[in-house]
Amino acid sequence: MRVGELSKRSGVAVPTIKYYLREGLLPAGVLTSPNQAHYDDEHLRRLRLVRALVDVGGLSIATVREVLAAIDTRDDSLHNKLGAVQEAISQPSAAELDPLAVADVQAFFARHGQTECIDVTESNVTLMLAAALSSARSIGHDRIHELLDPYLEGLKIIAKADLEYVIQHTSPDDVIEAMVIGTLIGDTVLKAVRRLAHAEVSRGALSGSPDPDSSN
Amino acid sequence: MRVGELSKRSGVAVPTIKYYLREGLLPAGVLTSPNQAHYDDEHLRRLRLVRALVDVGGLSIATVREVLAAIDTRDDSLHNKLGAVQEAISQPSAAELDPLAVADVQAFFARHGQTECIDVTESNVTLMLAAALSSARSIGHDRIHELLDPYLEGLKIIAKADLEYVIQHTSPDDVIEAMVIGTLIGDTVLKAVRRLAHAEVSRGALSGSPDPDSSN
DNA sequence: CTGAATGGATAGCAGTACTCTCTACTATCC
DNA sequence: GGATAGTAGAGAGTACTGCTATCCATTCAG
Repeated sequence: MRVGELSKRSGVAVPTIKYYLREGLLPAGVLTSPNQAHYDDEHLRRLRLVRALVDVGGLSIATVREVLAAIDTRDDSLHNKLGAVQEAISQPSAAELDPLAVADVQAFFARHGQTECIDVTESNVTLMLAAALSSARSIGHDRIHELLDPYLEGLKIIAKADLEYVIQHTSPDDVIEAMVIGTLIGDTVLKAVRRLAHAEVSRGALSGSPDPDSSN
Repeated sequence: MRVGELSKRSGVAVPTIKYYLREGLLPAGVLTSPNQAHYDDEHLRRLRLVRALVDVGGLSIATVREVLAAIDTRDDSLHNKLGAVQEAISQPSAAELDPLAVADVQAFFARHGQTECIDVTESNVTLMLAAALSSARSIGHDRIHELLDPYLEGLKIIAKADLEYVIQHTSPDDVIEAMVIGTLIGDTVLKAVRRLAHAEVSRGALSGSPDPDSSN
C-alpha cells in the first residue's frame, strides 16, 4: 500500500506519517520508483504501536524511538530485551535524591531476597522508585516506604496475571511488544482501578457523616 | 518571609514563584507596601505541594490549578473532595472509545456490585479505563479486560494499605492533600514496583535458556 | 495528457513551562 | 542621605515538542 492508504487504515494523517518516517519511528517503505514507496502490514502494525505508545503510554517521540530500538534488538534474550524496554519507559524525575529515600529502597530490596546492597542509580526503575520516595519525603511524608511491602504483595498478584496474559495470548514473536503494551496500558488501567478502589474505600471511611455501615 | 527567602527555602527560583503567583497556583502574599509582600509557611507548604504535583505526578500547570481548587474547597465532604481531585488528576486520552471496551468496563462494574448500567463518560476515571481498553483493542489486544479482575484483587490490598497510611499518618486537615500525594506518588511507586515484579517474573519465565528452575 | 498523489525537504505553528526584562518602587546599610 | 539590594507586577521572549503546511519534481491513474 502507499502512504495514503496507510494513513486511511491507521487513522494517522499523512504529514504525521512522514514526520514519523523522518524521526525514524517507522522504517522507510520500499521505493518502487524515486517517488513511490510501498508499505506493508508491518508498517501499519508499527504505526499503530507508535500511536498506542504515544496515546496510552504518554511517551515522547524520543522515548518511543528508544522503545522501538529495544524491541527491534533481535539478537538478545527476551529477559534482557524486556529490561531494555523497561529502562526506556521508566524515566525518573530529575529531582535530587534524598539519601534516606535511597536507604528505603535498599532496605526494601534487602527485605526481599536481594542480599547485597544495590545501587539505585544503576537502573531507571529503582531510580524512579527512589525519586518518588524522595519527593514524598520533601513534602513531609517520610513513612511512604511503609507502603512498599503491601504494594509488592498486591503487585505479585497483578504481575502473575500479566505474565499469564502474555503467555496465553501472544505468539513468542510478539511477547516483547505485548509486554510493552501491557505494561503501559496496564499502568493506566491500574491507575484507574486504584482510583475506583479509593473511591469505594472513601465512601465508607471518609463520608461526611461518620457512618460505619459498610464494606470490608 | 519575602519571596527571596521563600525561594531559598523551597529551592524554586524567584521568577518561577512569580509565574506560579500569576498562574494562581500560589496565593498572593500579604502586601505590607506596594512592592513588599509577606509569605508564610502555608505558602512554602503549598509551593512544595505544587512542585511535588509537577515533578512526581507529572501534572501540567493547568491540572495543578484544578487539583488545588479541589483541595481548597472547604465546604464539601471529604469523599466528594477526593472525587473532585481524582477527576482532576485523571485526564483520559482523547482517542475514540471502542464500544466493546465500554462494554468491558460495564461488565466489570456489573461483576462487582454495581447493579445498574453505568455511563463511563460520566467520570474521567471510568473514561480513562475505557480509553485504555480501547487502545488495547485497537492494536489487537482484545483480551486485556480479563486482567481487570486480578488487578482489582491486587489493588484491594493496595488500596487498603493506602487508606491505613492516610489514617495513621495525617491529621484530618491534611487528609485530602495526603490522598493526592499518596495517589500520585503511589502511581509512580506502583509503576516501579510492578516493573521490578515483571523483571523478577521474566527472569524465570523468559530467560534465553528455557530453564524451569524457579519460583512459581 | 492531465490532475491527484507521492517522496523528500524545509519552514512554520501552537502549546507548555518557564525565564528575562523592565519599571517602578521600598528597605536597609553606611 | 545616598548607594545598593531586593521586590511587585506585567509583558515579552525562549526552548522544546509534536505536529502541520508548503514546496518541488516526479509519477501514477484514468
